Amino acid sequence: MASIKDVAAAAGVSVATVSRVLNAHPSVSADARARVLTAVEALGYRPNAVARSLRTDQTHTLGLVISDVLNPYFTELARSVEEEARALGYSVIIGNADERPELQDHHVRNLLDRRIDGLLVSPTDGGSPLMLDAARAGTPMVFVDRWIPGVDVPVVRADGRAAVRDLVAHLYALGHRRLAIIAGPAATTTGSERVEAFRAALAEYGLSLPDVYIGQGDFQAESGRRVTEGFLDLPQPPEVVFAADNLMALGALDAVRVRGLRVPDDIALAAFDDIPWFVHTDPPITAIAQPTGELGRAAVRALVDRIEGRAAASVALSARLVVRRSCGEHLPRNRSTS
Amino acid sequence: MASIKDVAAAAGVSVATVSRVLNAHPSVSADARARVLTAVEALGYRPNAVARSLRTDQTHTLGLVISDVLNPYFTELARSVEEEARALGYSVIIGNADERPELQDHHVRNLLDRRIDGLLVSPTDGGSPLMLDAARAGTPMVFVDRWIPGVDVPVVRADGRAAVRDLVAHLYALGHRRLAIIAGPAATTTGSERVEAFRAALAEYGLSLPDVYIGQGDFQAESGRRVTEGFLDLPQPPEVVFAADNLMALGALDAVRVRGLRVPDDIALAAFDDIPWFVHTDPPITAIAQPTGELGRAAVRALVDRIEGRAAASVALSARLVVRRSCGEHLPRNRSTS
DNA sequence: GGCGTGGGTGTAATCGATTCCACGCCCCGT
DNA sequence: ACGGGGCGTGGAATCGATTACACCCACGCC
Repeated sequence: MASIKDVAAAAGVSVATVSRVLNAHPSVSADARARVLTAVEALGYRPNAVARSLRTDQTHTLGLVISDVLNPYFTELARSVEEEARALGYSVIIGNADERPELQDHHVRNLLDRRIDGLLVSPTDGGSPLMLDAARAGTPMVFVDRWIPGVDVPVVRADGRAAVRDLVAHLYALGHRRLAIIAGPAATTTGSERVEAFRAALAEYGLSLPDVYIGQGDFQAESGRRVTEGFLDLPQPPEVVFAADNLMALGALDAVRVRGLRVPDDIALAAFDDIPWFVHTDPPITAIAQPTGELGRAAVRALVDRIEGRAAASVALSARLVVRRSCGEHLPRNRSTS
Repeated sequence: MASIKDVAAAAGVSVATVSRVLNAHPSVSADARARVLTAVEALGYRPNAVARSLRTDQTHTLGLVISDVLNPYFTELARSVEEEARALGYSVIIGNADERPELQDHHVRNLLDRRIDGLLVSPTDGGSPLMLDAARAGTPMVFVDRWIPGVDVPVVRADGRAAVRDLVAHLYALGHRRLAIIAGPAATTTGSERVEAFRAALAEYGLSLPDVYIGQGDFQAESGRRVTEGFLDLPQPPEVVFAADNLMALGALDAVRVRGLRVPDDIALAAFDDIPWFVHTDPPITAIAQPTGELGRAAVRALVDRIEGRAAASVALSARLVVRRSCGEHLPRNRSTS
């Protein structure tokens, strides 16, 4: 593969001049520029990004470590992150932590070794020493969706409290009184916050959230199934199951179906995180939709701000309730389509 | 960030010795090794992968350019690719082409500039000059799922012909005679091959595939919707719609539902590419399942073989039919669950 | 006419690693 | 006792870029 030296030789100039042409430095004669450009063309020369990065100490690359690529929410997040990054002249390397802290660490370490310019993380746990060190060492970093309390890193997330309140209002209006939740891991902020938001909303309606109605999930489908089976085995099963993410909702739907029960007639179901598939499930699932694309874009903008020396602020966008048919219907034609 | 020089200084040895310790070179005294290791520990030193890559001309990184990350099939493929690559000591950088040739080129160029060790591609089109040049220039490359004819690059793919034949047998047994297909872009191999396999299977049953029953889609949901509407508007609509990928099947399902029709009673639906969500749709969708994970792993192994100087062969695994309820039922309890 | 100015250019240092080569030393065989 | 063969080590070249610095030359001004 041709290097800058080959181009210099072919153009009859020094490597410095070639570099200047390539980097649009003003002090180059029209003649030299033309000769360099034809040499570049003739040799099919492309600058070696590795060498450039070593010299400039910039990779123009962002690292994105997400909890689970197979979760459509994170897939969409990853996509919007890459889009915005590309628009700003950065590439993205994605690391999939699979909800496993040690895998998360593996990716963080790998990305750091590659000297990425900044790191976008949706932490799987309460924060490994590695990540805390990186943050403290000044690696530009932004948390997205989930975050680690007590670390001085901007957070870009959706605030679901209002939407959860709307959901509880909806459920209450449908006559439901015994509401249960499948929670995410307590080590994640989204795991604990959603339970708290749910509890607070229930309180507004004079309802409580007994411990037996809080199932411990791990954001994966299998745990949704397991927890739901537990709920169904209770002497007094809940009337509604609210899953703290879309995969657990899917597991719940499975568990209900395996028992030969029907949603929403026998038990209602709602989920946090709306995904395109929820329109097509049987029945379509009522969900709380995050502005996922906007979240990803805002996170990239915040990170690039930090990288390029500007101040970066935390962002909280709001989620909204999308009513479908999985909790029952009060009005004949009530369902939303989005 | 500490460099190898800092470690050398702290350990009281030369950089050469530090490098030898780090690379497990035998000729290092136990004493020197110990001093280096404590210095590494004390400084929290991590080798700079950029510098290392420049020197060794290896990045231990694979590029993966896929057609559409939002398609669960490719998401799963990407995941399995990353897993296998990690097991073999490589990282993966994913580029999402979004079915757009120019975006595909952008990613290929970017990956090449980063001097990735090898490239895994599921081409969006018939092959840009850029990609052909790269292949000709000797960049280790493997095609996965889709490929470009006439290029000397190993292909790892699923052969769906037998499964398509099984599908047609299933449909025929259910009494369906007018079968239509939503094809993918003709520029992709999967786009044209699936139509041909379908046509051949129909022929075995004495059925033909008239042009009006071949809709031109682009592997995205919206095109599935559009084509299906066209089918439904025909004087004699088909009894079955076979979508060449899962997203177009989803669009088709939508189109049917919008008309107030029901699957499978009014029209049957089947899809190429099985995904977890098909179990949960209304009705569960009969699909042809590719061994996606195995495909991704085999592709990585083939690519790494090429990179490390071994011979790499093409691989064709076989897809299989998964019968659910979207085409109707002959036996009371016929549906598979997987 | 001399000198300052600034544009165009090349030389060389530099980034952080790897690795070839040479050197010193110890040990062993003869 | 001396030569040879490792072994352990450091010096320095190298990968492919960027960029500070010096230099040359033409031009303009006084």
